Amino acid sequence: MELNIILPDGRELAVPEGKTAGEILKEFAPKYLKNAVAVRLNDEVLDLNRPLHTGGKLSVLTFDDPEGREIFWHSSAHLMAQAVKELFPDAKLAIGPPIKEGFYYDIDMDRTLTPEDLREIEARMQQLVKEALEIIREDLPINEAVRLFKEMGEDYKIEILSEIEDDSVSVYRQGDFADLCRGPHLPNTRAIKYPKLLSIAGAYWRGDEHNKMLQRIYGTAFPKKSLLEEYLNRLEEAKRRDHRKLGKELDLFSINEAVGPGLILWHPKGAFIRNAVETFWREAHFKAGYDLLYTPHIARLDLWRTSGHLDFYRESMFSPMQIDEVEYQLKPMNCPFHIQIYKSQLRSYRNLPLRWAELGTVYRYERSGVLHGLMRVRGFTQDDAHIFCRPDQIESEIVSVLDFTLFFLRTFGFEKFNIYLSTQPEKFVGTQESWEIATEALRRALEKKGVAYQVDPGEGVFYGPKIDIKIQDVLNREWQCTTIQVDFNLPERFNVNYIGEDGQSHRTIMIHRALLGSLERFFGILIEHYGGAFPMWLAPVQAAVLPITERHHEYAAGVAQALTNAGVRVFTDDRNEKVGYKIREAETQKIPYMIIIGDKEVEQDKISYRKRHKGDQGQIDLKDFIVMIAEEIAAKKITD
RNA sequence: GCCCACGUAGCUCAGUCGGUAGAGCACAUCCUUGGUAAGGAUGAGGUCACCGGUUCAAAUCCGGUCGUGGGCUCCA
Repeated sequence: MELNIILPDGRELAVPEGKTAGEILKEFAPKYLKNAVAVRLNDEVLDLNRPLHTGGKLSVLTFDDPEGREIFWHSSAHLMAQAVKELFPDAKLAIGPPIKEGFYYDIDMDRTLTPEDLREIEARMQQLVKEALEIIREDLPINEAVRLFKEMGEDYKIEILSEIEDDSVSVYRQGDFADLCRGPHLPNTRAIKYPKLLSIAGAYWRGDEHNKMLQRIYGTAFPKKSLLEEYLNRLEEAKRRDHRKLGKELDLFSINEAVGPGLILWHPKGAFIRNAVETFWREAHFKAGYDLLYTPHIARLDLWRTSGHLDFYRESMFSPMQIDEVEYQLKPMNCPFHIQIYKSQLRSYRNLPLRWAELGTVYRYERSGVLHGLMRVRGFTQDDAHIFCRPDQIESEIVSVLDFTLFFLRTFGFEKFNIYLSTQPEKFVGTQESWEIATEALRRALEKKGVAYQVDPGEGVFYGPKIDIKIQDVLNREWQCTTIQVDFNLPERFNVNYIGEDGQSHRTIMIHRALLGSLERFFGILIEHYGGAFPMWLAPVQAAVLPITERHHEYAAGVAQALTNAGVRVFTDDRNEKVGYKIREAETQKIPYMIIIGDKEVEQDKISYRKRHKGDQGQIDLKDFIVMIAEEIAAKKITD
């Protein structure tokens, strides 16, 4: 039988059934074969080595396609597994999927792997690449596959097989190695030119902490050296920007063992930045029709019983404390307090919406292993708000929250966002109808804003649907900041109502939202995003005045005073050091402007200034300089 | 919480085979008054995370605790 194939260049031809896509391309369109990792036949992604049994439109997938990369890394995972099995025949393989920037393989073996082992495995991989092993797919009846993996002692594969319901499965072989796999895969190991193993970590079998802990090897691989180098450079850059490192170097914050893990000490410069963020945040909220609240850090345990947190959030809360026979709880959330304020009087539909915001500090028990710098802590301040509104106001409220949060995030220099709409999960409270109304309102709000979003089906919280916004920083890493959640649970539990037009009591809709998320985490994100070089409006020190010798101290003091009077935050470095030394220090401290004062400046009554990262900018009148930077500050300009 | 690694001066890190600690930077004093990323000299700084064990002797070996890092799980 012949198959009708449309080649990537559009030509049509008939080929005998059973030819592989690789063979067809090699014969009729060899230039497409060069970087191909797999092909797409109509909508199906197939191995280049797989015999074709249907005709259709053939296109080529390369490393440049997301799907192509997945295949490439999946094959890389197999290659690593092969190397591991050759070096450690007793190792049992679990799973080895491709991930965002590479792959991992979970392995069960008695010996704990060392970094030296990694180097050896990597070297073995390079060897296998050179051997250019063909990767062959084989379809087996499931019982034969079970026999095969039993022979190989691959217990985990047998467990996986026991859950597969199809009659047959596919096995991929390269050399003496075989792995259970749906595929598709590269045609040959030689394509994996630049493999790189990165780290070893523990991981539970199937991600369940009741299961055995396996050893996970993370790695990546690229077809071109330049791509590997680029990737490694990006890792280096991420290390340079690490907020924990910069936090220390720039004296922004610390975490102290004597104080406790996950608890942040904001040093003067960090506190200054936080204050700048908070001031901006408060003013923006007033303008956007919010009122501000302050609420206590503890409350009677009963409040948390009513809210339900004691049931569904207990493992994240610190233990209660006993005060005068009554138990009190450190707050993990602000909502119950805001609800009590709402309930302090009867509310009319005319008063809604009420938008109440609080920079509320909450404490949550996080397992020790998950703490991470500013990103994951035990005490943090949410830029929280609760909007109490009528059902018909949900949509317009969400639209304004979306506008508001994008305004915030853009002000801080974030331009790329990934937006997710999470819908009803399996376990939920509230009525089906209210879920539909709320989810639709969120959806319409997103559509109205015209922003691209992704639906995460079933990923909503049990108490309502939500919109999450993740930002992408300069290194294209994703960070969760904004969350907007509709809540059917708390209004029910606390009996939160308003009196409608009809004189009847109606259930109030409650929307939780945090825009920056937590001030701690957002600070961490900012440090990494800016690499410690804060824009003028946030920089704790905006300009360093650097006199060259003692003769210039008096003039420098005048300059500093004039700047201070203009509201500029200045540091005068009148130490007994050479100007090069002072510049170096100001640069490493990432101070945006340096003002150098020497004989020339004193004589001509000017200043010389220097921009961080950019060097000498020449002479200028002090008043012109002040106008220039005042503009930069007022515009919250993001410079370098 | 679990797996693995780590914890030495304010910071970054050496410290061999067990014989009670060292560098650079920072800091202090002095010399130097120097024009765009480190001038020189001298000095002060350490219960080697903590607790216990082995040993004549522990930063070093063993056990435990605390903390940190990379992950797993979870999340602002």
